Amino acid sequence: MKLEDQIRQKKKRVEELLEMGVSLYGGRYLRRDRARSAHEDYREGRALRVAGRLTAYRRHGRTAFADISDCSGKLQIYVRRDVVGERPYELFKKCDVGDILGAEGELFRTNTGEITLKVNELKILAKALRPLPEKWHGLKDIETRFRKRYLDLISNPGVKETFVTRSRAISTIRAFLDGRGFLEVETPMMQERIGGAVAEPFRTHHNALDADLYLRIAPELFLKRLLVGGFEKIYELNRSFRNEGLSRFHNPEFTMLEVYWAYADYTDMMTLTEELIAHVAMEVCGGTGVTDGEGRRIDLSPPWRRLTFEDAVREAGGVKPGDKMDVREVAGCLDLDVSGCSSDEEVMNEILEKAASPKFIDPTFVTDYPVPLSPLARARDDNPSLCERFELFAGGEELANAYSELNDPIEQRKRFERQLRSGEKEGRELDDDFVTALEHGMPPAGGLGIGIDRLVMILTGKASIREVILFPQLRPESS
RNA sequence: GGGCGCGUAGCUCAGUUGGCAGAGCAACGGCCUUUUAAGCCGUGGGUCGAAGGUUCGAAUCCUUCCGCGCUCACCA
Repeated sequence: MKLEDQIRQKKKRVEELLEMGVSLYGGRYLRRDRARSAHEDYREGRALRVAGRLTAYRRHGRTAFADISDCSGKLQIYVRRDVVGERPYELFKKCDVGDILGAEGELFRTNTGEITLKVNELKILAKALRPLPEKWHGLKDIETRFRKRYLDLISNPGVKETFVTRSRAISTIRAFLDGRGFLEVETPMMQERIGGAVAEPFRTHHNALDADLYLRIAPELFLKRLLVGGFEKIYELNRSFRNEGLSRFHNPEFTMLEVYWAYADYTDMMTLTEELIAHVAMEVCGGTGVTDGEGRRIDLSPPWRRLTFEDAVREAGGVKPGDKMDVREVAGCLDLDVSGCSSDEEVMNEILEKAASPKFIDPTFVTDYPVPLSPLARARDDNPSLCERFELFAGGEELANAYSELNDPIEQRKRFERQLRSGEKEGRELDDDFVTALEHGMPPAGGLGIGIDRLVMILTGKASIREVILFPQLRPESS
């Protein structure tokens, strides 16, 4: 039957119910019990008052079984005409799968032993006008699952669990950092100048100020201003926005954790990262062994493998330590197109990202990045061409990035200028205000960024970032 | 933006070599007092993503477009 006709039929039923004087969109319902409590605390004859969605309906003439589902689980209800009375039973016969009901009654066990609520009072709390997806196969169409996530949540078991895990992971991260004396702060998402990363921003406009603004691509430069201001242990866990391609690892708005710790350095951030992620895994997965979206086992128990940027490139290219390495030759052997790279460092970064990192399944720290690839990181004292930085890879993807923060304003200005000279993007300008802040003195500090969506992918074993974002970005629906 | 794949009833899916548009669930009517994807009898429901083309005849072959997915490119 055409959808419009089904809706018309349901609306007709609504008219019939209204004529019976029944309220179909009730207000407050004094729910006393959750469905799960019937199973956790079963006593024959125990009185219960539950509410939820009708998810299955089996009628047998003058009696009917139905399943009522709430956030805790489902409970079978049993409605008899000789118990509830003729009129209420007629009313129940006009209910459909999908309706939200309140039910009151006593528990008993059926012949097959299922704990069931024998109903003596029923109330319709919301009448559904549209059919739910098929009950057995659920909702499979990927586009519909994302565009109408509420249907996905109703019909596909496991989806809700994924997002519960996401929420628990995030609250565990906050509790962990709070417990270590870090303070959560909020910095602007709308910024006059972009910085803290190299990425294409979204642009917007403030009418009253007549000012063009950008949605932030990273909170970094504002968090460092707070280090200047005297906050010593801070974090921000919120959205950033990048106007770039979508993929199973990229959503235009994504959630990032950034942590700044004064008087610490990148090695402290390494330890912090290990402890934080292992702790979150223990809390939400019950252990440090997880399986990623491709079915590969990942062992998150510290300590994690550490190797330098150069060694990672050597490993990918099969060049022994100590041997001389021609990076363009290595790239050629690996079939990488590096014609767009203007320096050896960029070639090496290409090798790392394309050839080396996909093999880092268990968490792996890559350290000592070249300075030109790291404009905000402090250089090593023993080798000024490398900096005190690491990236963390797991499941073959970048998960975190951290460094000892550059707090030398003169050097920072030089790095910005070099970055601007090297072409980069249109519309970039030097963030003078940030350099001014550094000129007032920023304590040495370790800084860390973790991609929360990707972390949740690993914790929940999902292959696509869209499975861990409730409403992922899709092309706007054309009418 | 390029390459590959997919798009059939509200949902999940069949559809043979180009030859009447199908099933289950859902819906509607009826029967049924312990069902578990309840069962039984009956009814209705289609712009086969859209447009064009080839053909006596197109869901099926071709072209273009739209949407989605994968992938490449882009992308600290």
